[in-house]
Amino acid sequence: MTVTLKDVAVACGLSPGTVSRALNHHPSVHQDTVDYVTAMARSMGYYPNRAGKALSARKKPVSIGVLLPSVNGPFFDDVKSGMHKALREYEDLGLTLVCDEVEGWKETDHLQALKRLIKAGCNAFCLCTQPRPAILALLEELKHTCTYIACVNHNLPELKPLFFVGVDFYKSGFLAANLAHLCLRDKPLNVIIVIGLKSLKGHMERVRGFTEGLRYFGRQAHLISLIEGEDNEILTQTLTMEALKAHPEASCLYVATGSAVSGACRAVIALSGRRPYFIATDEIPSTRDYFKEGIIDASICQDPFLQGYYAIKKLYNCVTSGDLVEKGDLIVDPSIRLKAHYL
Amino acid sequence: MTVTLKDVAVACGLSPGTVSRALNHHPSVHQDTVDYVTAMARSMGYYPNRAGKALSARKKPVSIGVLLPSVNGPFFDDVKSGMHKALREYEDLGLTLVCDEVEGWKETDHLQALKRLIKAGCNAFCLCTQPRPAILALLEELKHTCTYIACVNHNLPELKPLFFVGVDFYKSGFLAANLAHLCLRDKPLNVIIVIGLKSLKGHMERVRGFTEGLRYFGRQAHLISLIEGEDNEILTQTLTMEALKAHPEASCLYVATGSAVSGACRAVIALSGRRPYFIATDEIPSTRDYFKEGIIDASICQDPFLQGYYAIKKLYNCVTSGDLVEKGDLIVDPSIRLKAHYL
DNA sequence: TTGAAAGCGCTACCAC
DNA sequence: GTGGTAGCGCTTTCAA
Repeated sequence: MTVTLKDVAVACGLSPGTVSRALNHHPSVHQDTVDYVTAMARSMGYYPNRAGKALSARKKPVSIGVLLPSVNGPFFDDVKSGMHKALREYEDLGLTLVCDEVEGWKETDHLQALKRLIKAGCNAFCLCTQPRPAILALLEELKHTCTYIACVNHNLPELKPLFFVGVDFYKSGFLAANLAHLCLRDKPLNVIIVIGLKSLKGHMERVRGFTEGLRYFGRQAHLISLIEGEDNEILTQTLTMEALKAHPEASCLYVATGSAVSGACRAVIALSGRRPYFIATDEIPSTRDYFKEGIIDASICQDPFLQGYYAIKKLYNCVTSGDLVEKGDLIVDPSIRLKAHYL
Repeated sequence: MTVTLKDVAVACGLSPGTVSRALNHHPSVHQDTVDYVTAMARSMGYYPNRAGKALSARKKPVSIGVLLPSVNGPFFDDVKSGMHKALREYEDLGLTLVCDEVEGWKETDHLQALKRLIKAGCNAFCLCTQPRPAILALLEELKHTCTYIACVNHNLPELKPLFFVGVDFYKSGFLAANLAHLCLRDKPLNVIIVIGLKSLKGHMERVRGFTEGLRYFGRQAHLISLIEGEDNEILTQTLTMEALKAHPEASCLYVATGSAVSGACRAVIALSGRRPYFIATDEIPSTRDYFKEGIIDASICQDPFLQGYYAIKKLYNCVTSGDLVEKGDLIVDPSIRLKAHYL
């Protein structure tokens, strides 16, 4: 039989109530008691029972505040679905989600959303945002009252969050290089790279991973151009078309940003000549269509569903178990998807 | 506030005990009561609280019997790890695992293991076995007393289990074909396929998916030979070597069975000539080494960890929630892994 | 600062 | 066939 709170209480010669308070950092417990109880609990191998906890805490649920740049961004729909799956699994254990969704990455928007979440009285936070000064400052302040702050999809290393769940962007680019190397083993590797915003760290990390990857695999690649589409479909299409037209020797098109994929696809379609190998990034509904049409050859994906799912679950576990476990980051492997996945 | 058992009891004018029994298929309840309570519960949107259930049922835990052909089979180590992760997550909610591990696929071994599990008094089963007559017969009998029988990794369609968690072997082969098509776009596709046992359905399904996939992608492929290594490393190596030696025109080696990978790798190493594209299946420790050495170019994997994890979780949810949800099969997508995944 | 007791949702046991 | 009651592990009042 597992050891319960009562067992610890008996062993300590204290009441269950006191032990509970000691273990949950309640202010009104003598420090000596806290130390004694903590040591005893650890030595007895005590681990709180989530069922009991959830049941008794039914009036004070775990409410996690979520900030996502998901408005009009289909990529984050999958993150949201994963979060809602976690919610379904844990709602009868007292989990609540407060989702604040924002369009794009504008600092002021994110700042306001964050303030709304704090005002809503969340006791944990799961964020996808950018490391802008004002945001970091607000979060640093928040950290004094709430230690349960996690990052999903995009990390904030400067903040040192409780944990980060997401993909290694560098590795994602490296994998793209590996694939390009395989597919063009005996052919020249003349590459056009398309991204969204150079100011977003993740995007540039992919580019770095890609170029270093090609070097690792011993390829003399020629980077024709690095196109910045500014998350604008028309602009992306135009620039990509120009590059493709000016460089018929291009053998590989690597689109390192999910939001730039459809623009690049339109460019390829418009130029109905011989097509370069097309390696995309991420997977949104339109990606699937371009796959079926044979425009995209492969896409380097990152399972946004699982990211949302794991982030919420880990956070819930941290809050309920007094973060004994579940700390470290969770870096999910990038995965390759081909047309066959959509048949 | 969510609706509780007590609410339903009040609405029905019955005691909570009776409602509980009615909802849990206890024998000693009048059928009219069962119908009435069930209808009322449904109309009120009642959904049992797992915390309460787990707490009260602490002496009668959910014990899931697991049968895996995992002895000396590193592939199933990952399945096991996933199952143990699920166990850790749910053990304080009353989950217990009884694992019976077997070496290989011999009918008598599996039969005995199954009998041991039944004798152990498990109230749910998670099985990875083959559709042999005696096994199916025993399971059909078991079905009368226990409806919670699920299959993991290998399905038993004849049994109609509660659900199946695993990969679509056909799709796995199809994906391999997609990759071969991409990597050898402008080159002849002369293929040698290596498998373990022709008698294992999953293995042949991969071969079928591969050949039909090539046809789908419009490739005139030439199948040089289909080698059956009989899960024997030496034999696999020998036969593969002979085939490679006799056919220098071979441009692609597809090993459609995890257990045949290392034998095929040794064959390629022994013949230090120009290497064909090497597409492997699954991922075990030795696979990683051959990747690093540059023998294997790609592997079509199936995330055994997640399979074990999901299978146990689904089964637990079915048992505790009276299988309201969580029924349907869970078919995980095959994934492509390259060298970059291991750096 | 600590103890005692009630109650979260559910099931099992014992009466009836 | 059904009702009452106790108790699972934990937190949280209210008293002391």
